[in-house]
Amino acid sequence: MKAALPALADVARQAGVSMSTASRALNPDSTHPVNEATRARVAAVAARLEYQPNPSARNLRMPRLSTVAVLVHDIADPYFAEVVRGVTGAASHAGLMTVVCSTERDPAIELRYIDMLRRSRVPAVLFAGGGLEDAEYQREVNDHARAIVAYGGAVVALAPRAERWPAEVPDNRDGAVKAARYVVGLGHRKVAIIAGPKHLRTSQERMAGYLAVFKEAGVEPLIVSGDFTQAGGQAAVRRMLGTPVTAVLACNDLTALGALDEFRRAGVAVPEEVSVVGFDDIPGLEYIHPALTTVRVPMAQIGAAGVARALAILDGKGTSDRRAHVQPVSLIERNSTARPRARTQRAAARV
Amino acid sequence: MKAALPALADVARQAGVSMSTASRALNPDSTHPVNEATRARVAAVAARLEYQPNPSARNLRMPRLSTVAVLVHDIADPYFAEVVRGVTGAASHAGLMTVVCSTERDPAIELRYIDMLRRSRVPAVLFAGGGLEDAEYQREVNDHARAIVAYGGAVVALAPRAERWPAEVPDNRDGAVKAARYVVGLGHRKVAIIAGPKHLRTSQERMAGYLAVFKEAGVEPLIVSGDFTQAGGQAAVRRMLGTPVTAVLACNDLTALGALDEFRRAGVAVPEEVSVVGFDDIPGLEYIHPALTTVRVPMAQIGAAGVARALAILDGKGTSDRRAHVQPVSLIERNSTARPRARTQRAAARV
DNA sequence: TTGAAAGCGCTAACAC
DNA sequence: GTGTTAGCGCTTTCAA
Repeated sequence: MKAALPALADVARQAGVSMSTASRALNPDSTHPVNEATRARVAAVAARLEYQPNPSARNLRMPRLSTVAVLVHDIADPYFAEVVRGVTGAASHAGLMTVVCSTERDPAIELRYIDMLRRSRVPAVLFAGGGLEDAEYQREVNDHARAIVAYGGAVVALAPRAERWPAEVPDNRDGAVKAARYVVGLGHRKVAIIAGPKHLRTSQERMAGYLAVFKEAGVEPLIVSGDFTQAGGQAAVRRMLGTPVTAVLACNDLTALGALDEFRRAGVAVPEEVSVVGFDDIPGLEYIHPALTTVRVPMAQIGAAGVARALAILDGKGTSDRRAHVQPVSLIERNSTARPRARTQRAAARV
Repeated sequence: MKAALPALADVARQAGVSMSTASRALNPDSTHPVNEATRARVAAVAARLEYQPNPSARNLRMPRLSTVAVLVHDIADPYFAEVVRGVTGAASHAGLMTVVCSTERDPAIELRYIDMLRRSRVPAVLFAGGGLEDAEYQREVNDHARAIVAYGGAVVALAPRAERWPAEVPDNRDGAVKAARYVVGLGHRKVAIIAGPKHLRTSQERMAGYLAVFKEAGVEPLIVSGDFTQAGGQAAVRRMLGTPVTAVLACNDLTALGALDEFRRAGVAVPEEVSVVGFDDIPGLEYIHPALTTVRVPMAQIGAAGVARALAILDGKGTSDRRAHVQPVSLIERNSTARPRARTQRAAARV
């Protein structure tokens, strides 16, 4: 069934030229001069034979970049889906394919993927997810990263990590500061924070931003744990019900969505009795009720910037620049936040 | 900066063996016997040198599958994100990388991607999105697909298409039938359907299912156009306000979400005044209010099945089986649906 | 402007 | 068990 594919040799033979000429005629970025008539003849034969150069062979001869890989914690998480959209867009623009590795939030799977990428000598590897605060994990990831850099590849982080890599990251801390200031400015004094996974740097940075503002404002926040999922947000709210809280800052939008749902079930009105603020601004937030106030992280743009950064490194530019380029974030005010009402604190407590 | 990478020759030399022996010792799936001591020695040298076989060279010698590509209309659409999750999971399980191509719903971009995949001789290409009803598009896509099959690749559809390819598709029609029967069974007689993009086969199949049931039940549905997005759902509802509709069937969940939002804005209670049913069962539907009743499409499973199908084809099994394997769907009853109330029709009309 | 020939790094006959 | 050798399909000196 599977017929042998035409090789350059076939084209050359049928066009009555040497392989060299055929190669030069067909290869657009060959500077070598070729007679126009010959080129046309070769092209015609190639077209007739449906000749396609074998990328492995070509790559063997002139190794160059062809793919960029992006590692995400979960491709079905809207945050990562957006980042990946940015990556694929920028990559395809540069004529590259994008390999997406969804680790399902399992460090073992992530490590297996990195090993795979390394073996395949993928030239650009982007880590979309935050790194774990685990020594063993960090050591392993770092070993792989070093190997990738050793073969001339570029490793770029799109979220905060302990590893010192070139990075394009959101200004998590500033976003948290903006959210907290906004809530404090609204007049809230009884606030709660739903944290993200503790071992994730992204959570830590956001948490630090919230806490800095609250400390300065003399506000003592209630801190409840979360895990960046809707179910986690629900559970967190369940735990804080009965507490006189008038505002809740969630470390990401999914968590805020879960919180919103649980408040509704508990009969607590948002934003009348309690304000809720998310983080990320994933798509679709304006279609839920109440529309969620949140911190906008330019997810797709971060993905695109990551590709650009990797390409620059591969081009030899900015190889030494291991710093993180911080992408600005902004507060998006919608309908899940309001000033606390005089009697509100009691109302929340009532539940 | 970029040091020359160690090649098999280096390992062989330093281990004091021939390249063949080194190759056999290092290659796990070589059946050729190798002395255990030699193997250990070679392995040790390889480890010390951090030797990594060059995939291009290996691939040149023994072309075999290494990647599966999946084309989606929009990676940020939860439906596709889920399908891709299924694909990456199954692929990584089989030791393959997954290339994700997000076409941004632009046929031109899709075509460019396919061309790219074809040139790279990617062995497995999965089309996650439905095909367009456009002759020119179909011709071009088919040409590419034929070329891919010609070089021994597998092309699999994960959604209905005009092109006759092996496929793993959801039972769209049956899902629509189930949804419509359910709504009719609840007692609704004034129903509306929010269609999907007309040129997409997926929309057509779902629409056909709804219509078949309504025709049988003697119900004359109001049909409003949509585009599979939340904004489209909103616009559709805006157009049907003032109509005595008691139930709305949306061709996908995103549309239903937009509809829900618009009904809320208009002050129409769901499900008291109007019932809403979605399609797909994207993640998170149980966290919105009211939780959306919908048709569950096993998205991730379809992705995984697609990979399995492609692998089977590449193994020479079922090459001739161009039929679509239909994946069953089921109705998930949640809180956006209820029996129509006696006075409800007027209430809806009031708006 | 063209052609001959030398590899890129690896695997698989085919000897030994 | 191990080594020798011939390519896989392509690009690119080096000569002509």
